[in-house]
Amino acid sequence: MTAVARRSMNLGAVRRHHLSMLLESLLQEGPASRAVLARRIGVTKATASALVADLAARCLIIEGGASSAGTSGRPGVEVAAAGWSVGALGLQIEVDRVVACVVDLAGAVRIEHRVDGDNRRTVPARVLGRVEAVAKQALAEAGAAGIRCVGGALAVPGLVDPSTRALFVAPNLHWLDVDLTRLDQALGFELGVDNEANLGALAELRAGAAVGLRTFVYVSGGVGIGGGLVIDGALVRGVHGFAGEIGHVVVDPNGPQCACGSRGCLEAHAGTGSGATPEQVARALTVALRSVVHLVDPQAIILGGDLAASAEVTERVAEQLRQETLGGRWRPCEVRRSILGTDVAAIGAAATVLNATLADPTLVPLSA
Amino acid sequence: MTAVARRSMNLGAVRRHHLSMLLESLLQEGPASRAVLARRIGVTKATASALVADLAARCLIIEGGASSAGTSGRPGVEVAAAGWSVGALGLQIEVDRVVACVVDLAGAVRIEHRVDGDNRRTVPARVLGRVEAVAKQALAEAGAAGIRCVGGALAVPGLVDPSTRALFVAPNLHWLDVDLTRLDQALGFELGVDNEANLGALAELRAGAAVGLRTFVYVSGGVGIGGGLVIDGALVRGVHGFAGEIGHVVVDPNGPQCACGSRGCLEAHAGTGSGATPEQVARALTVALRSVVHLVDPQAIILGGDLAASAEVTERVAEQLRQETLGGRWRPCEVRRSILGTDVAAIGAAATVLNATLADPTLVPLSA
DNA sequence: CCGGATAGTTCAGATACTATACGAACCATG
DNA sequence: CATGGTTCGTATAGTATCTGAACTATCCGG
Repeated sequence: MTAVARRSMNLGAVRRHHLSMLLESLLQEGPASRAVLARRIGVTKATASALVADLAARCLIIEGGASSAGTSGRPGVEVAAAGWSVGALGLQIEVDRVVACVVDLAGAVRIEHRVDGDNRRTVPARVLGRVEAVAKQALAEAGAAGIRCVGGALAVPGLVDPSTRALFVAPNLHWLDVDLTRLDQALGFELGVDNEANLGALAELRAGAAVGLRTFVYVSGGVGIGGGLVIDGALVRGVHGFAGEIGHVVVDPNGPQCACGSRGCLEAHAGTGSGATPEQVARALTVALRSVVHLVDPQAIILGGDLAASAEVTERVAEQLRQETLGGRWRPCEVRRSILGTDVAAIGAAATVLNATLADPTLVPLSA
Repeated sequence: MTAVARRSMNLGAVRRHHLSMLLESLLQEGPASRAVLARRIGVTKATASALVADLAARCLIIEGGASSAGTSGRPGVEVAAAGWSVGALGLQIEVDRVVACVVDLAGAVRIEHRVDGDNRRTVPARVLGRVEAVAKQALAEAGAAGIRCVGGALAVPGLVDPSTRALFVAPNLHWLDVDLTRLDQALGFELGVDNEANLGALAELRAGAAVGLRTFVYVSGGVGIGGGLVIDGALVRGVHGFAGEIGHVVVDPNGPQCACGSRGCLEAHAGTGSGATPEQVARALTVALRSVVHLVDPQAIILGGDLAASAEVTERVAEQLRQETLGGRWRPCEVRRSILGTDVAAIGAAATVLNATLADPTLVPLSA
């Protein structure tokens, strides 16, 4: 997903980079003619034409009718990203349900399905069967709606190795050592696997309140408080994959003992089970976010999960941060509420696929 | 007719990337033959040969004698990075002195000069004159020692725009709106300019305790407490350039009022003027670093400035972090003491030049 | 209807890579 | 000492991509 920068480049890498830039430009700055695109990404018209032809052969862009009338000279032919007709499948296994969604290139959640049912102590094979069923249904509906799915990924509530796609342990599901590659065959493509914790941030980046931002912090409130850190468009996973644990930022060094071995973690003061009032939650959040803001100086903070429910908390936190941070009065850090629902992890899983596609459009086969 | 191709030659980007990888490989993994280098960076032998020739023409590497005897087959010719014969100039203006140093490609500080003298309320032209003098002396000595300086940079204690190299304000110097480009002419190259706050982290990355690390946090103790965040080899500057302000991470929400508008910042509990005992300093540091570690999950924490003086503080913090963080008992975050002296910012300034050179070796001209 | 302007295509030239072949240098073995 | 095996480095051919300039296509205004 996050491009490994220290790797050998062949000549195709230049092509991939240009294709990526062109596609992102179309998505973020809107449709344009080949000549305009050439100026946007800094290549010649000849190159831009070749790139457009390449992306068109992968069905990632579509050629519109003539346009840009009014100005003198030959009008250009607008090309647009196929934001509506290309998408990715996102899956999510939770304790009491299974979710499938399809997110398109433009970041719209087009299809969303939930199947309730207790997944705890259920044999993995049975649950994976449910996942397969709901995934197939979503794919079928996507096909019917004219969305071509270029891949998919699965979010699991446990410790996984995304490269081998092996699940080591999922405490809440009571699962141990499950091989998740078997879903590939049923779906027809290689299903990515990732931990659900950080996926919320990616979901916000691609389809939520953080679209267009480069650096932001995502905080998801629930029984525990999790989060994700996106710096310069890339998710920070940390050396052991533990980054973004905002729930364990210190709020009060004399606070209650936490399972992490520390005292006064944010989770204990603002988690759903803490019984705190909105004022107290806002206060605790502010104290924790003060540290975060001074550390990474983000463009915005996105509040998700239960924290997104209350406009009051958001307002209070924003105001308090304005008062209590160094650059706060001059250039305050924005505080936004997530607009995504409860299926963030599934959407985030789809976002990993979309990110990969945007970073390297050649992953999409040259189809008819 | 200095006709430098201003056009974005994107094929050259591949070349630059390969040159960069090869040079970094030589520095980090040691000298090697062309064939070994080809395998290391993932290109063919022919390409590796061409890359070696290119770097040699820039005097960035030197060809050693034959070697790798013992094994069967024709022995390769070792090439090594010219770690000791190429360097960069680092300059620093402080309140009561001016510093110049030369750091070589291998990360060794080869030359270091300080000129004491009160720079407050002195007209900038006078101070810049001192800087010029000490810089020229350092460059002359570097030349005498056989070090070719490929560039230089200046660290200033104020708000600057590195792109225009204009100093807006330096509160402690009582400077306002100073143009720093005038030093170029005297030195013979374009002198980079940067704020001193984050440069310590870059110094540690290139020449200090963080050599070889990809993700770490640098904490510098003094009257105030500053720091820097390096994630995946890149310094995180933040949206407004305020990232890394570890001194304002919250230690006690009921602590003393801070100038930043908040309460209980680390700076107030562990700063040099706080009068805290080593135990108290370690305790405050631990509480602050708990938040940091849970947020970015770094490989190591580097304590610099006054904090590097005490082995006791380092030990305590390391032990407490082991106990009080999520992954601490399993994979503890290392705590190291800086091995650089008081001229960190100057060394960091030189490091910016070395980083740029390593990232794009074509910046170094093809010399005889 | 024609000139000016802009869009898109075509073609030659440059560059940097890969793949393969080949000579050079060294070791082991008969 | 001669021969074969192994590895190094270079040379050559082929491929992919970008650039630059020339060319065609299309629209606008007079």
